[in-house]
Amino acid sequence: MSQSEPAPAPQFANGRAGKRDRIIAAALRLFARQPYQEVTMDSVARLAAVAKGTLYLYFESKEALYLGILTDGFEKATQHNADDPQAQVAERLHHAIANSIEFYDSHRDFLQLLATEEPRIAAARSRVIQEFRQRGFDFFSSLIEEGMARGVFRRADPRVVTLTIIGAIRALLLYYDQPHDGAELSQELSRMMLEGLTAGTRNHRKAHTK
Amino acid sequence: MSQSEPAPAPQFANGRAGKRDRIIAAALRLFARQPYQEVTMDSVARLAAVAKGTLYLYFESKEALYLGILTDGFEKATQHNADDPQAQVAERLHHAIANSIEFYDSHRDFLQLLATEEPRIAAARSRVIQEFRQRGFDFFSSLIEEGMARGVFRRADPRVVTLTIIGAIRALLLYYDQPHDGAELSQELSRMMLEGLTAGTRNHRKAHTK
Amino acid sequence: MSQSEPAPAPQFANGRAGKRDRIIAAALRLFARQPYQEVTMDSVARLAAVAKGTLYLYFESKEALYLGILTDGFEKATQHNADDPQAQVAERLHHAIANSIEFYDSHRDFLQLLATEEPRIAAARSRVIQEFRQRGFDFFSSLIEEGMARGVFRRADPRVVTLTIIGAIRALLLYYDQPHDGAELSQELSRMMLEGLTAGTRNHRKAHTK
Amino acid sequence: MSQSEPAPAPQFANGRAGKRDRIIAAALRLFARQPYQEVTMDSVARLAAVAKGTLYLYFESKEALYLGILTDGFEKATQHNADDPQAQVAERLHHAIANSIEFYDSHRDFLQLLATEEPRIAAARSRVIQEFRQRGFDFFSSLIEEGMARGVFRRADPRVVTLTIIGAIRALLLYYDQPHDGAELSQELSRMMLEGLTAGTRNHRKAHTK
DNA sequence: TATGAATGAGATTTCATTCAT
DNA sequence: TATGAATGAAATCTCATTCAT
Repeated sequence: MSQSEPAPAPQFANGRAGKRDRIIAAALRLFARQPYQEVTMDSVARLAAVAKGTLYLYFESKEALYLGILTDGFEKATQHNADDPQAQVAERLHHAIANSIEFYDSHRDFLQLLATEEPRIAAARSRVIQEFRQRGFDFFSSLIEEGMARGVFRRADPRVVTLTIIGAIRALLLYYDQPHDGAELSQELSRMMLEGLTAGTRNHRKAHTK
Repeated sequence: MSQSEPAPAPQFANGRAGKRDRIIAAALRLFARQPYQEVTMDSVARLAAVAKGTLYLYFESKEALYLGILTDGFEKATQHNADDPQAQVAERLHHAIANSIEFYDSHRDFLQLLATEEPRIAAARSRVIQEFRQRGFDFFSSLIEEGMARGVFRRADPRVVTLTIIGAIRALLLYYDQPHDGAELSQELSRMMLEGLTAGTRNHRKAHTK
Repeated sequence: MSQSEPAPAPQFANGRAGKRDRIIAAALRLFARQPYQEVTMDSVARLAAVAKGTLYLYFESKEALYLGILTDGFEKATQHNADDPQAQVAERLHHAIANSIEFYDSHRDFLQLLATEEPRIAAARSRVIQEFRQRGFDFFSSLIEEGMARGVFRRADPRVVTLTIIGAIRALLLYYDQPHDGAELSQELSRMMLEGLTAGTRNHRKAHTK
Repeated sequence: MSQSEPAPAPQFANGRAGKRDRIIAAALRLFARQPYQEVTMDSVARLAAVAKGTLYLYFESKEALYLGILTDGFEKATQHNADDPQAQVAERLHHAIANSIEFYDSHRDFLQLLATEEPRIAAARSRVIQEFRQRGFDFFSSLIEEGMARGVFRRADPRVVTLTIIGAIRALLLYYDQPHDGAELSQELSRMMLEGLTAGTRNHRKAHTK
């Protein structure tokens, strides 16, 4: 009964892909709008237009499906990132902020999913999410620290700064309820953070020339 | 099923601590640590040391119990607030930040509860939370606008500023993982926000004398 | 979710017992007539005239229910036994055979249950059944060995003799399809076994005087 | 669903071992070790190294596959038998016992299969097994009766004797857990049965000269 | 008020069977 | 003949809610 492998995961080398993606898309849509427990495998199957059993051909369990969505989203998010290590620190910070806002702004369902997955989650998901969050944190954090090391940013607790930026991005995406485009929000946020970070440093002027 | 009146809400004329409070406390502890659906009425009853049927004497349903916790928490949060309309705007903003951090720092379970209750929730809770969030938003927002109107803060989209502050507070409370006390975090955050907001205004100096 | 104890197992100190017994009785009836997997909890509940959920109040799982039946049956079987260590060995052997036949003859469903539970069973049940079978084996076996040691029975492999007796009892109970009463069968079987065992010993006469 | 003809039963004109045999072998191995319901068509296909759909080319259904195994085994068992009507009754009885033990001892999986298929089985299998069992019963039974008619065996209920022998064979095969070879067991069993049957007859001596 | 045994709707998962290739 | 992805009926178990005591 349990001596079979964790589900053969059908090989679709050929072009008839699609089904797995359809399932992920349907599931994402639902998980983003309802609590985990209220999303039934029936409803996922219905929305993906496959039979219920088919879900289990591609995902071992409901939890695995959920994890699949997360992983899928994280991959897309990672690909979306593009840091230019040559550029000015301030520049790079602005780009990072803009990138994040842009990505989640165009992946609203995934944003919602993450937004509610904050802390009290099942052990299995926890790892995946923690790691992803940590990567985001580290990226911003090292940028901040580099800025401080170079004297472009004033001295401050880099953790506080990082969390401020990350928290702000999240809040803007979730609660900024006026019609807007992401670029404006990025502008406003970057500016405020840069002002807050460069106030009183020699490079104050320079950082804002752009 | 739901055409009975909203539950008699037993009166505790006598002095003993109140079963209702015990139930709320137990439920908060559990809801803060597990997703809604995984908290069973059985577990609440066990932790509160009452019989399962008793829960229904005080709360019409599981959902009502959850709502009770939220309302209870919001009341405490509101009481905790103390704004001094006479004080300087910058001063008041700092106080507001410090107050928030202090309150949630000493009500960790309630913080966790709110943290995961972000968007995809049952209709009934939604209203309660939305309203509370709105009140917080409005408070910070009007403070910011006042500051701008008086020329203490530079011009910027007050919504962006407000959400930045609120989002930052949330992120700091949830993810600042070093040992710390709340006051330090408030200091750091206020300072950064004030720098960001006053940069380039006449009152730049004045705002930072404190 | 799994930090609760293995199910409180309702305490019925008072006279209103019955329900657990009713469930056991219903389940025994069904398990004796259908393979394990074909007995549904629904059908057990229906036959016991309780709600499905009630089954889980008394038994943690379907497997536990099955185990409950086994244990219950084994207890009854053990109580039914009554060996008189003072009596003659041949006498005791006859009594043991008669006892067994009598018990299972009046507990047909339990007999059927055991009859199919032979070797390829779930790990959990295995222990319970093995132990019970072993006890039966040991009892007969020691009786045989004692008889041989005293020279009442002729020398032979006591395991072969024991298994012959046990196997014969089982076959008679299951496949003797003529109308009969158990006592006759016991007589016939005992006689044949005793003849086979005493042939050629000094005590040949003596063993058959009864 | 079942109004299609009983499956074309592919002809293997060519020499290669035959997929059907491979399937039977694989299925026997599995059915002997797990309850019917736990043997999945997937696992059979995997072990037989054919695709799942292929199973249905050779067997109409899972039940038909099971029946195929039984029939296959019964055929082999029948072929294994070899009675010499010229020989002495006692001789023939000993041979029959030895034959049975030998056959099942070298077809352990098939033994296990039968051992658990005792009474509570699906209607279709029941017939096949009953008939086979009946044949075995009749064979031993007529031998016993012949012995009694000739005065070689003492008077007794031939059904009891037959079932004793059959039951003993089964028990020895399944539960004799010491290292041994089948011939010894046959010796011991035959001897005991013959002692038990000839005790007190004129031919007592003669029957044991061998 | 307080209890906790009883209920039964509903969720996840399995797997024999089908069928397009 | 042979394949294996797809199907969906059916089974176990959970738990909010009720109600007799």
